[in-house]
Amino acid sequence: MEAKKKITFDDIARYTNFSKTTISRYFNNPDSLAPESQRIISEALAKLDYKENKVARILANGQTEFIGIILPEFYHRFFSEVLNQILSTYETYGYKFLVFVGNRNEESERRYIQELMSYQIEGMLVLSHTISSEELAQLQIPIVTMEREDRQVCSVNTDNYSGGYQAAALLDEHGCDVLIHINSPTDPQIPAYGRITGFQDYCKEHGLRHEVMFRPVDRSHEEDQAILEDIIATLEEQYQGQKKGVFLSNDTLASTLLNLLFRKYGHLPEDYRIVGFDNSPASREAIIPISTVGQQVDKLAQEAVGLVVEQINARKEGRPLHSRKPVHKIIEPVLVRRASTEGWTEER
Amino acid sequence: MEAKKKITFDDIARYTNFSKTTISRYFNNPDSLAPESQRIISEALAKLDYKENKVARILANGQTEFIGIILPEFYHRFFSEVLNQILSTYETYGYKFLVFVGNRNEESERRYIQELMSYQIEGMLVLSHTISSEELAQLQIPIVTMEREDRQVCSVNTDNYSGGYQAAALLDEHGCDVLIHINSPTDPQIPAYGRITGFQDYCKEHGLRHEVMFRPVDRSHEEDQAILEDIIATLEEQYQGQKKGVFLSNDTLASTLLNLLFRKYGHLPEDYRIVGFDNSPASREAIIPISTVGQQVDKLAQEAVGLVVEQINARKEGRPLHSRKPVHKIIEPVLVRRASTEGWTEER
DNA sequence: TTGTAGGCGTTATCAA
DNA sequence: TTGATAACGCCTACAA
Repeated sequence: MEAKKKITFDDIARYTNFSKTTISRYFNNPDSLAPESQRIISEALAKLDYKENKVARILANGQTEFIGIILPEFYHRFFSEVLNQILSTYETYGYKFLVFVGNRNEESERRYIQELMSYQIEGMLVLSHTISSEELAQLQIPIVTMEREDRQVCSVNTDNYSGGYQAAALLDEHGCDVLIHINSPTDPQIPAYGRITGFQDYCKEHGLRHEVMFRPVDRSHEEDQAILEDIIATLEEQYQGQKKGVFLSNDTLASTLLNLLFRKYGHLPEDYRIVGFDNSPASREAIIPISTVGQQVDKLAQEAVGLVVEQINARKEGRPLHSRKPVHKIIEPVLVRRASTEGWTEER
Repeated sequence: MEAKKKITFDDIARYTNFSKTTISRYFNNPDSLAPESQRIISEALAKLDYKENKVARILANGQTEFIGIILPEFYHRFFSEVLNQILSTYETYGYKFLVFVGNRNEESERRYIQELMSYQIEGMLVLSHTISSEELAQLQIPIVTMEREDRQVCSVNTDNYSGGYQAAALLDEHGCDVLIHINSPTDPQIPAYGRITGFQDYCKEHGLRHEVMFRPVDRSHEEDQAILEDIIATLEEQYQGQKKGVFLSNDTLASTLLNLLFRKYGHLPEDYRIVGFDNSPASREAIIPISTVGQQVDKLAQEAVGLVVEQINARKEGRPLHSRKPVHKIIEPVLVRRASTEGWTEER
C-alpha cells in the first residue's frame, strides 16, 4: 500500500488505446465521445483508480476556481457566521476558498493578498478594513467587500441606515421617553455608520429626545462591562423616571447591558427597552430574548459570492462588466421583535 | 491599465540575459548566484513588476503547501475558535488552508475530500465525525483529527477525562451534596466521552452521590431551554434542599441553565453550583461568570498543524514516520474558577 | 468522433 | 556560477 505512482491521462490513454485528448474530453465534453468509448474510458478510470489533478488543469486553462477571503478577526460571531455562509456557497458555485484572518495588521494583510494572488485566485472577498479600496482595485481581479469602505470596489452590505431607523422606530413605538444609541467611534466611510445616522434621522424627524454615546466598546468583555455600568449610572441620573430606549451597536453588547440590569434589578426594569444589532445567537440566547436588527447573513454571503462570480464570468468573455462603476448591493435588515422591547410577559 | 500580460521567468530571463534556471534559482537558492547577478535580477523583477505563480511551481515540484480542513459545523464557538487558531499557524508554518464544512452529511464530506485531494493537499485536519478513521487512513496523506474517533489516524485532543474529573472535584470542593452531569448521548469512541467517565470516576472514588443525565441537547437553543427547564424541575423535586453541583457538556448549555435559574430566582441560588466546558466566550460573558473546564484551543490547533507538518516533512525524506502507529497527543485542560462555583460575592 | 502538437510557468537534472 | 532541456499533467487549437 505504499505511495503507488499517480495515474495520469497518459496511463489511461495507453491502457485504452485512446489519446490523452480523448481522455481529457471524457471529463470536459463527454458527449463528443462515442458512447462505447465513454464506457471503455470509464471502466479504465475505475480499474486504474484514477484521481484527478486540478493543479495541472489550472496551469493549462488558468482557472483555479479559488476565491480569496480576508477577514478582519474572528471574535465577533458575525464573521464566523459570514464565513460559514460563504463556504456553503460551494454547493452552488463550486468555488473553493482560501481564508486569511488579518488581525488588523496592514503589513500581513498585504502579504496575504500577495500569497492569494500567487495562487491565481479568480476573485476576492474582503471584510477587513486596513487596506483601502483604491489599493484593492489595483489588483485587477474581481473584488467584493462587506462592511467596510468600498468606493473603488463592489460591495454587499446590510442597509445599516434602515436598520438604525427601524431600531429607533421600535423604541419609539414602545413609548420610550428618550432614545440612546451606544456605539464605538465609527468612521463615516464604513457602512455601519449608517446605523447612527438612521437612528438620528428617525429621532429628529419625530422630534424625539435622543443621544448618541460614542464609547470605546468592543475591545473586551470586561471593558465593555465597565463602560456599560458607567452608562447605566449616567442614564439613571440623567433620565431618572423616564423610559429609556437603548439601541446598541451589536447583540453581544446588548446582552451585556441586559445582564448588568438583570444583576442589578433581578429583571429588566419597565423603564428600559433594549435593541441590538445582527440577530446573532447572542440575542436569542440572552437571559431574555433581545429585539434586534437582523442582518440576513445568508443573503449577504450569497450576494457577495454571486457578485464575484458574475464578474469572473464577465471577464472570461471580454470584460464588459468589470470596467464599469463598482456595484453596491444592499440587503434589507429584518427587525426582530423580542422580549427586550415587547415586555417579558407578552413574549411567552 | 488593462490586463497586461503576466510576466514570467522567461521575460525576466530575456530582460537580464540570464536563463530561466537562473531566475528560478534567485528565488529558491539565491546564495548560489553571484551577488551582482542577484542585484540585476532583483531590479528586473521590480522593473517588470513580476508576480510569482505558485500554481506552476506546484505542478513542477509537487508541493502545494495546502492543508485541507473538514469542520462538522460552525454553530458551536469551539469550531470557529479552532479554525481561527489553525489559520493563524500560517505565520509559523506557511501552509494555506482549504476549508469545508460538512454539516453532518457523509456524501458531501466524501465529495469535499475528493475535491481536496484533487488540489493535491499535502495533509488534512478532520474535525467532523461522519467518516471513519479507517477510510481517512486510506487516503495515504498525513491526517490529524480532533475531537472524534481516531483509531487509525493521528489526533490531538483535550484530556477530556481529566476535565470531567476536575469538574467533579471542583463541585465536590464546594460541598455539593449531589453531582449532576448533563450531556447528549455520546459515542464512547469519541474523546468527549471521557468527560463522562472522568466525572463518574471522581464521584465513585469519593463516594459521592451523582447522576449522569443524557438528554438530546445541542440541537437548538429553544429545545435546550425546554430540556433544562425540565431538568430543573426534576432536580428540585428529587434533591430538594440539597446542594446540587451541575456539570454541563459545554459553556453555552451552562449559560442557558444559569439564565433559567436567574430568571426563576433573580440570582443563582446557594444550592446550585455550575461548571461548563470549553472556556468559550459564553462562559465569561454569562450573567455571572461561569466556572469551566478550559480547552486550550491555541495549543490544540498548534499541535494539530504541527503534527501534520511533521508527517509531511517525514514523507519528503523517505517515509520513516508515517507508516508507524498513529500518534495521539493530549492537551491538558485548564480549570477556570469563576463565580458560578465560587459564589457571587467572593468573585468581585 | 478522434488524434497531433504545442503550451501553461515553474523546477529538476545534467552538464559546462 | 550558470545553462539547456526535459519534466509536471492537463487543455486547446487545428487536423483528420
